Amino acid sequence: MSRRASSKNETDTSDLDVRKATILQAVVVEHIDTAQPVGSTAVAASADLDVSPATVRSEMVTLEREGYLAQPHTSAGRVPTDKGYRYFVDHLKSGVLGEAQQVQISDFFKSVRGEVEGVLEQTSIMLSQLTNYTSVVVGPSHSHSSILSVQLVNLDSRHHLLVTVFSDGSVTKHSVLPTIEASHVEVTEASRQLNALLIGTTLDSRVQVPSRDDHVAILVRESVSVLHAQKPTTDGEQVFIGGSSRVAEAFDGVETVRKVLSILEQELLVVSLVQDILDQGLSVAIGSEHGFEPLSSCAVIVAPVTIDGEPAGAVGLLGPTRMKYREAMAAARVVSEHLTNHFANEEDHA
Amino acid sequence: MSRRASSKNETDTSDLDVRKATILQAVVVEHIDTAQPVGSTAVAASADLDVSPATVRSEMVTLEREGYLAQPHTSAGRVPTDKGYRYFVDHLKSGVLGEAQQVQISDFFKSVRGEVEGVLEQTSIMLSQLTNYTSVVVGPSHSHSSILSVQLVNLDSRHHLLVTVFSDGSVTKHSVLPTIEASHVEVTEASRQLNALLIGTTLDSRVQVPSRDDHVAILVRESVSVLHAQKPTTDGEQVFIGGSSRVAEAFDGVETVRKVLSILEQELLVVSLVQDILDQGLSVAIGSEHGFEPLSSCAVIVAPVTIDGEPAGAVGLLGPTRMKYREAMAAARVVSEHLTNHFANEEDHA
DNA sequence: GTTAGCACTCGATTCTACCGAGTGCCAAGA
DNA sequence: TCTTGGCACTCGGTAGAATCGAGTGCTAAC
Repeated sequence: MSRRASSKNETDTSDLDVRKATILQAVVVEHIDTAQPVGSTAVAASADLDVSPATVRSEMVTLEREGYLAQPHTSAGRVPTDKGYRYFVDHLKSGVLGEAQQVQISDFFKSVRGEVEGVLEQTSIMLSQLTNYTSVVVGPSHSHSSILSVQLVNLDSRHHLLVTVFSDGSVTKHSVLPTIEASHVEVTEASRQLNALLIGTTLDSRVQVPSRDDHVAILVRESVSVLHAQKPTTDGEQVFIGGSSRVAEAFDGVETVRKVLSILEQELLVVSLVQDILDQGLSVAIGSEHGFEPLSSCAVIVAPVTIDGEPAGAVGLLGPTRMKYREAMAAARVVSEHLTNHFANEEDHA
Repeated sequence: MSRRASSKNETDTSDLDVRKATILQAVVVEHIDTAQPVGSTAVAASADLDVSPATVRSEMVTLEREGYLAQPHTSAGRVPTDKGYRYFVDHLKSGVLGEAQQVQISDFFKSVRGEVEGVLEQTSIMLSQLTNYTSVVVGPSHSHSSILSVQLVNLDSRHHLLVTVFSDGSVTKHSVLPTIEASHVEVTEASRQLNALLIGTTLDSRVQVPSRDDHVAILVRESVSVLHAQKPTTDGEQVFIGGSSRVAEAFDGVETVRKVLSILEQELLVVSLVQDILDQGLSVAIGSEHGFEPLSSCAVIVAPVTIDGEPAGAVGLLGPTRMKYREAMAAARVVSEHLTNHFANEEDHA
């Protein structure tokens, strides 16, 4: 069972009676399938409540008044609203993935190997192929992991490279362009001191830099300051987006497609969006629930990935509000679990 | 003046007479502007050849017969063919960028700093904002630069990370999972030996690995093999694509948009496409000239970037065949020059 | 070679009619 | 009170006809 919105839906525990719920569900299912407004006759036929279309109709009037359904225009069928989808999703029995897909995912994680980045990128591609939706895979932020090793390498006498290895296996590099010209020996010594200084610390830690004025000390100081100067916006978050071309299929209207694509280009935005949704304790954000206007015709499914029980990224799927929630949610959940396992097993190697 | 196709157009030096050329150009310009078929009257009015529409018409018949123009249907105006665009581009006086844009580019390169990757990514975003087309920036392949430093770091006793720094400032990391369990001291020693072994070599070089059977030797062997196992497909090429959302504006027809986007997702494909075009000595590939069916409604503009006179990547722009060649080519050229300078100046720091 | 004149083509636009899916309402039945 | 069949009504979508007009190709005269 999926998590529920905490605040919004609390006020609205007005659980619909069984029949209304069935009707709503029928409308949602049908509309997801056909992308067309759904009429009373179709509902009466599909759902196995033995009532006439007329009855369905009068119920639909109520559902519309309560905000679960909407009519594109008089004399058209009904279409679910965001609220309608929300009810549907909240009452969705957690779906089970098809046999074939289960296997596909397992096979993928059996065969995948290599660096975290590679795995995450591959995963995002796989997930999008699996679901036909655009996928988002957010990797762990390494801002809290400690430094395992630092090395200052000189490219030329004025231009050095500071390579840092973190305990989570990530590596960063930073240019260091000191004001002074350092000899090879001095660089090596600075590198040694940096190691002594930084190993075991995190980027948040304050370290005691030498205040002397010799070349080595200057190198050390400048290196540390470059390393610590990481903007909180960058934060080492990594995000991989798979199947952005799916956006073109999922939405009609060039303008919508353009808007969504241009959001996806701004990776920081995507990360914070996913993070927001997770923070709200949701697993799906429908329409305007995430309060992000340009994506108001989208639904975003997220599932957290953990390492040692700590949140360490997430996988997500982005589609139209009329997406196939059951399958997509199941896929996201299963993949996130596999990913969590994958990382846990790597640890186990120890 | 732009470069010309070498083989194709050699056979076809049938330079159009002045009037035909003028008419062709007028059609191209107008169609680029309006996206509509262009009629004889419009041409007669726009181009400053003092002839009647009737004359233009009879010329257009010839141009059509010779394959420069096409008619969507009888009684519509003419539309340029790929060949028509090709002629237009080949006879385009190299455009000059607007003042504002010149400034924008200069400012960008004045303020940009940091790692190569960052610069290239930023550049791709800037270029796409500048032109309103999707941009492609291909970074230098580091497969031929030599190794400056190697370091083996152990994450845990069974899981090591091999971090390699290359002379061009790029850094790679590789997981090394040896069959044996090595002590901290052994890892350090292996790291030392790897440095001695690899510094100054390139990835193509063959190195003499120790054949002994102790832990250190095994670590060294496995590290070298992991490092050298880079698939030629990956090759360390890096590509940055900016403004993929522009695709949605540039093409009509969902299917086209989807196709183009899905090509852009396959970065290796993009790199080889750009490379192909450069290898052909072209600066623009129009329609099917690049022999790549899914992009047959696109034009691709490329401009090489060099370091020390050696090819080191390229910048590109992708748009519809009816793109604003003059401006876009100028932008690509100017940006590629700036980029070339940017890298040259970094060297100068030495 | 150029051009005015003219008949012709054919996509795009507009208008009309009309079909039909679907509604809301009501009155009769359970 | 709830359900349901009946019925008038709405209104988007489609099909067809009429029309418009941009643009052509051709021809005959300059």
